[in-house]
Order: sequence, then structure tokens, then C-alpha cells
Amino acid sequence: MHNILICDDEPDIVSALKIYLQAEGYATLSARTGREALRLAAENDIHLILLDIMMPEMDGITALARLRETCNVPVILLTAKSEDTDKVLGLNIGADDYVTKPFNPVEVLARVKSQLRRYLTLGSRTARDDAPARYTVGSLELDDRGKQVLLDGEPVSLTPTEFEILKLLMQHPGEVLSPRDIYRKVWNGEPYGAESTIAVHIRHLREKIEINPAEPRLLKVVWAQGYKLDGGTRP
Amino acid sequence: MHNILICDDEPDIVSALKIYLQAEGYATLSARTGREALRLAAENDIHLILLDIMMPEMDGITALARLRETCNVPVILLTAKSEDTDKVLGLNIGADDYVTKPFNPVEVLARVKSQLRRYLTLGSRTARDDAPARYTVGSLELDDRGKQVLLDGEPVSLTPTEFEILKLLMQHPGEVLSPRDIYRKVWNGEPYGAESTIAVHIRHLREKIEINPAEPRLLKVVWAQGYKLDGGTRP
DNA sequence: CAAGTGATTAAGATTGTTTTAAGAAGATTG
DNA sequence: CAATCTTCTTAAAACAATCTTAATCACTTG
Repeated sequence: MHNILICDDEPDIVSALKIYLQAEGYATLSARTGREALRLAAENDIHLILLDIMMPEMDGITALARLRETCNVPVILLTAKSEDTDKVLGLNIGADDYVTKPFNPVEVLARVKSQLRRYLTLGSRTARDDAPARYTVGSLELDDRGKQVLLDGEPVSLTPTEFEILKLLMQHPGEVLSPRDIYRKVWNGEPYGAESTIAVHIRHLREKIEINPAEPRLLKVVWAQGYKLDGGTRP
Repeated sequence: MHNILICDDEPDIVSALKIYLQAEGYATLSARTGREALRLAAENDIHLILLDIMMPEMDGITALARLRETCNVPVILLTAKSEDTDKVLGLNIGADDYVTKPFNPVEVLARVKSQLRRYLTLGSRTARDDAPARYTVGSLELDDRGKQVLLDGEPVSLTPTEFEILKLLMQHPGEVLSPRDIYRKVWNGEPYGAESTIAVHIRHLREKIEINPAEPRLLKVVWAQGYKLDGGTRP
């Protein structure tokens, strides 16, 4: 089903997580050091990584930074309480979520499921066969086959990247998608680039679909969360 | 299952508690002094602490104060009868509950269970995987995916922290949640900050969802207990 | 009334978003 | 083949929202 890489130097934690994850049908690999995790991640088809911050040889933060140079797989950090400053650092560096030790394995499992569900609905390149070729949200219509977008019936000319971002947002109307979510899907999991890249595309999109780009009515931002496409709701 | 740290200088009490707790499936550690308790708490994944107030070397109150500088784990104080003034003091300093000596072990067990249940249902940040994405309490609707809140059908714009606090209250409608409970959940167990932090967020929330913030009809305070969200009841 | 607790306010630090501009890469055209 | 155009990326700055804190006031309770 899915391959999960567990990276922690405490054997008890690893085996406990393994038991829970395997019971849910996930395949697991494990590493004791950041270096080993990087190697395993490079050599295998990993769908999610559980990464401890405190480890010998190469700590989790460094490992994560290295990892992010080459891929964008979901990472959940395992942190000890006292390392709370590292939390923020970790999320800035590119973790998708974190759990503080001591953790409840059930909670970790929930987060794993949550991340993988996101990965499935957003990230998988193997788009479903039954995915519609046409989406409608409010006054926007998007035709995937014809690569055309209509706003109030009038054609709008978008660049390929703009088109893909808009399509993603229209596939999840009213739902907030973080820049990382968008990056995963539109850039096909390539390493996350500059922070502002998506902001610029969003800006260009707004210039084309909003009456006033500075006061967006459709493509809204949710502070510290991401962007969403609002359908029929009034401001 | 859960790790419980017992801190008391009387061996009889410790062993008695151990027997009862282990019979219920809890793992136990024990310390004889406050200093030792702090060390054990720092080095292990502790889920709950039973802490005696009267101890050599470092008393329980001091130990608790120190502990609270770094973490927010549930603490149940063990106090002697004559120290009832200390009870309140202990709760101010950051205990979650207290039991007076001589105590009935069954009662201690009940309180331990109660605290851990609270910790489970409240303590994990993103709750369970099957947590609904939508909550309704009275005239309030909250959409977790869209990060949107409607009051009488009208959208209300909340900041991330306000949103999380309101979500927590809506997940437990009519239930009183102490500031410490709220802190545990929303700040993910980080050490408790300034007293007024939550009060400020509550104030901001009330400004956004109450007709008159000074006379709240939804987000009510229960003196010396905490806050609760009242549904459709009339005053 | 005193102690404990909640409410209010405002300021500063922090963090996230928008905007602008410039350059690189690739396609298209004369 | 060079010139031009489009698109994408990046960085920097300006801008904006949010969070925390501390100080002060006001209310509740015994």
C-alpha cells in the first residue's frame, strides 16, 4: 500500500510505531541515523517519513534540509518537549507536521493517515480515470481537455502553471490549500523552491480572474494557512 | 500504555500507589525528591505526575514550578490534611488536581484516569483522524477544511489561534475548559505562557461572535474554572 | 475588604503576504 | 541565427495581520 520510513535511534519507539503502522497495512522501513534515512529515502519509493529530531551522526533537522534538496515527500517530525524552539524551525525547514514526545501511537497513526490522504487526493500523479475534465466553481468554468478557462462565459488566457494551480483549487472548492500542498501537486513533488514563487503565480491569477486583484473575491488567502477558492459566498 | 511518575519520600505510599496503578496497566516510575522527579521528568516520556508536597531537598511546590517552566504535563498533588492552604497554592502554581492524605488509592486511581482521559481527548492537537471537518453549535458553524466560521450564516473572519480555540470549544459544547486545558490543546503542550494570553484571545473572539462582548451570550466564563461555549440556551 | 481572577488596552515583536523588478530559460518568429 | 516574446523563478522591500506581554482596572468570593 504505502511505504513509511521511520527514523529514530530509540529501538523501542521504532518497533512500537512499526507495530501500529503494519497493523494498518503500511509497509515500514527504519533507520537509526539521519544519514541512513537519506540513503533509504534515495533508494526506495517512500511515501511518508517519520523523523526524530535528536539523533546521533546527523540530526533530523539537517537530514530534513538535505532531503528537501531532492524531494518533497511528506515528513512528520518527532520532537521531545524541551525542543519546542526546534519545532518552529522544523516546520520552516519543511516538515509537514510534528508530534511531541511522549506521543500516543494512535495519534501518530492519525497524522500519518491525514498526511497520506492529502498526498493521495492532492499529490498522486496517477490521476483517477474518473476525474472529470470540466470543473465549475461560481462563475468560473475550467475545461481540462481544452485547457480553457471561462469567467462569466468570457475566455481567460492563463499560462500552464496558472492553469494547473487554478485547476487544483477548483478541484477543492472552499478548501484551504497550503503553498506546500500546491507545490506538491503542481510541481509534481519537486523540491520546494522560493517562498514567493507561489505568491507570484497567485498574483498573476488574481490579475486575470479578479475585478480588483488587491481585493480578491474568489481567490482568497487564509492567513498562515494557505489559499482557497471561494464559490458563491458573499464577502 | 501510559507512564506515571510517582514522587513521594515515603516508600510505603509509593509502593501502594505502584501496585494499584500497575494493576490498571500503567507503567510507573518513582522519585524520592523533587530534584529526582525533575530529572526523571526531563529524561522520560511522562504522561502524568503524582507529586507529594512535603519532601526533603526540594519540596513539591518548587518542583512543580520548575517543571512548569518546561512542560505542561498533568500533575496531581498529594497533600497532607493540615496543608489545605497549600491546596489552593498548588493549583495556582499549576497542578491539575490534588488528593489529601490519607487517601484512598481507589480515589487516586479515579483522578488519574480522569486526568488522562482529559489529556487524551484534549491533549492531542489535531485530534483523531475521524474528527469531523464541520461543527455546529447553536448559530455557529465551523468548517475546519475551509477554515471558515459562520455566525447566523454570515462569515466571521478569525485568526488562526482564535479559530483553534473556537474549534476546541465547539468540540466540547457546554463543557467548561480551563485556560490550562485550552493551552494544552491549542499550544500543543508548550509551557504555559502569560496568564492573560488566553484572556486576550477570548476577548478578540467575543468581539467577533458576540453582539455585546461585555455581556457574552455564547462564550461564557465560569468563575475560577474556565470558559465554555453555550449553545441555544436562553439567559 | 483582601485575595484571587477575569477584562481591557495598547505597544512591540514576530510572522506571513503582497508587490515589484530583474534575470534565466525556452519557444517563436523574421 | 539573432531578436523577441512569454513564462517562470528569485530576491528584496514594503506592507499587513497576528501574537504576546505587561500594566491596569474591575469584578467575584469569602
